[in-house]
Amino acid sequence: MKSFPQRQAYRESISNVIRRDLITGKFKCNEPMREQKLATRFGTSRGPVRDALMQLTQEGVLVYQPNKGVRVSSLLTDEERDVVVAMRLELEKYCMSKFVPTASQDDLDNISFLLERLKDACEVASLPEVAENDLALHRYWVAQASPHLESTWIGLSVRMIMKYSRLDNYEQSITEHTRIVEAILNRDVEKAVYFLGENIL
Amino acid sequence: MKSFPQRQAYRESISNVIRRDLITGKFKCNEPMREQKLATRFGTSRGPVRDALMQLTQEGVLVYQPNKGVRVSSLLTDEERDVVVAMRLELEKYCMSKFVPTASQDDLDNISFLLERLKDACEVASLPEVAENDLALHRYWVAQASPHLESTWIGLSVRMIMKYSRLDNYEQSITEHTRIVEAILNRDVEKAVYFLGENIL
DNA sequence: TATGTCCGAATTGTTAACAATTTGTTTGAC
DNA sequence: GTCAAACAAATTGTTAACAATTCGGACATA
Repeated sequence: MKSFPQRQAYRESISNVIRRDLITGKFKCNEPMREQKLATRFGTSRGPVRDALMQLTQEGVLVYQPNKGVRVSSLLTDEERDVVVAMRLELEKYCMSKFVPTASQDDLDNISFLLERLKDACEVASLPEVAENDLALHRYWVAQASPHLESTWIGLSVRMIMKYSRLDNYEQSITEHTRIVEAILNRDVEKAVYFLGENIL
Repeated sequence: MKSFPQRQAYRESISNVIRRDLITGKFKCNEPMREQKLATRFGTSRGPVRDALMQLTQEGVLVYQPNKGVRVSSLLTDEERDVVVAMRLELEKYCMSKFVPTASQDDLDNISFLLERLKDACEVASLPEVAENDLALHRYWVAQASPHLESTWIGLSVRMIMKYSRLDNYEQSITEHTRIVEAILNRDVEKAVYFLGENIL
């Protein structure tokens, strides 16, 4: 795993928590996000909270109106979701084909580890954890293959999951990801990309 | 045109200016962006500047390191650019096919107006203006068809242009966009999408 | 009742000061 | 001269206070 700087900036951890809350539906659509409320919740001032909110706005899960703050974005339409899926697939297929041939042993170990954690989350049937670990696994090969495109990927993935997630079918998630990871471990690019295509839709 | 709130937030105008500077190569790659310097340049405090820098970071044109600030991102690789082009095309094709049938007369007028401005910029052969008006034209149908995807579109487009722009071929740009706009005015979705595909690559 | 205006509370926008971290330079021992 | 520790300068991170804007309700008027 990558080592983070000792003191991760507040903005990052805050936006991560809020993002997870959004994925798991802890906020209603169009609900305004009050800065002060979040600041006290996270034990900081409004500054870092504003940073986090702006970041999520740029990802598209929040919308901003001047002098009115940010609120939860409305869900994608079915058509928009199709477009997002196609874009995400395009992105991840590239990353996968780049990642598989060049992955180090450490990478393979990390992938296996992340898969195990995903399996555990599926066993427990805890939706927040499943979502988090699902994204973490996919994120790994994206980040390794193309840090440039990582931020783009997050925005697409989070909104795709928010719109409609097949994540509640835990067994299917396990088999799909197991197939993908096995293909990676066997350095089989073709299969890895193929199973990826079956998983992302 | 859309009416902006009287007092557009600083963060927006600042990030717009910086983005244009980045497109036109006013900063070198990996050059650090100093907050105080920009603050004095824009006549504000560091707060709004930080907001703008974070926004551009999320778009992918700047990269952030904790306690070290942000610096200009390295350019996409050729392969990455191909992926970005494919994603942007996927996005804009959808927006175009959605926009053309539903565009109001005002929309058509605005499109025509934006095309004229692009032509003017091409005549003068001013790269910054060409880039700005090129993006403004494309952005129009994206924003109209799908506000949800507008922020995603910006990130893709700006980085695509930064990597390698055919924008310096001014005559070609004029003919390509004229074809697109004419197809829109004729409500010819098929042609509009086709010429769009020829333009984005 | 319906409407419009005013006022006050709540919220966001901006700023400047302070804290923490990084970076460059000098100093000194070897 | 080389290397390392210590200091100083520059830069980012965070905070709290203040300014500007929005929102909701009370109240008067037709």
